[in-house]
Amino acid sequence: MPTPKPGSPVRGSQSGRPIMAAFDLLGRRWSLRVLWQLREGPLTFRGLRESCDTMSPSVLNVRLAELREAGIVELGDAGYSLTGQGKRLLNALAPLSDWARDWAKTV
Amino acid sequence: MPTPKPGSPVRGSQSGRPIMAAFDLLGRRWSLRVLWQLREGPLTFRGLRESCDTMSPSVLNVRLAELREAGIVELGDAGYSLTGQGKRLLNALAPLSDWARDWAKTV
DNA sequence: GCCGTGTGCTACGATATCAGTAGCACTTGT
DNA sequence: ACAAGTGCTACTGATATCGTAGCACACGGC
Repeated sequence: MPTPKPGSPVRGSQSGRPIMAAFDLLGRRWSLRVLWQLREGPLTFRGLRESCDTMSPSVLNVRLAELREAGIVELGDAGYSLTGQGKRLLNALAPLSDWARDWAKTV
Repeated sequence: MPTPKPGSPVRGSQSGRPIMAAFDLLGRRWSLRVLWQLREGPLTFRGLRESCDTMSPSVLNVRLAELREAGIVELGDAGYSLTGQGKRLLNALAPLSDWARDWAKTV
């Protein structure tokens, strides 16, 4: 499963529009969750895995490879952390968190 | 595959936190895309399917059932459309579109 | 040297999810 | 009656994900 990139066709869209690449990347299981768990700072592979309900290491590794290739996550001495681009993405998801709280009241 | 709901455990999280239910719901394939395609108004089942690269009708039907149960999408005379809650969700995703444009420059 | 512990990560069989085609049941209009 | 449109389902095969086990390496103590 290739890492989606803006400018290239992705799963479900030939257009190459950036938003479609983002939908493909973030619409894979655990992608959003991994980003979220890194919001407060770096985590090791194992730490990240446990913070995600002991998700499968094989899938975690695939997601991390995709997110690294996309320039959203990087691996340093302290473990995995968000890049500048990753932090901007997390900020862009902040309204989603607000929406979810509002949604919870109505369901 | 149960529809995730805030307040209940979902795939990958037992906490019941609204954001986790949102991650589960939106992390399923085509979910984000379906929302996006409804941003400019109602579409019929077939129209929606064609606007999503002729996605599989079986999956589309499952996604629509989930989004309807979540109160994000509804079916009316003109076809499928966003509810008030769905429009708020779409607004919450607007920063993501901006981010994707920015991301495209750096990748 | 050689343990014990921690790291990132891989292999592989089982399962869940998705894709793709065909077509049904129903309504509307001619 | 017929054609064309609607939402939707059934079915089979492909793909993605899960879950367990464990590898290879680095570090520190002994």
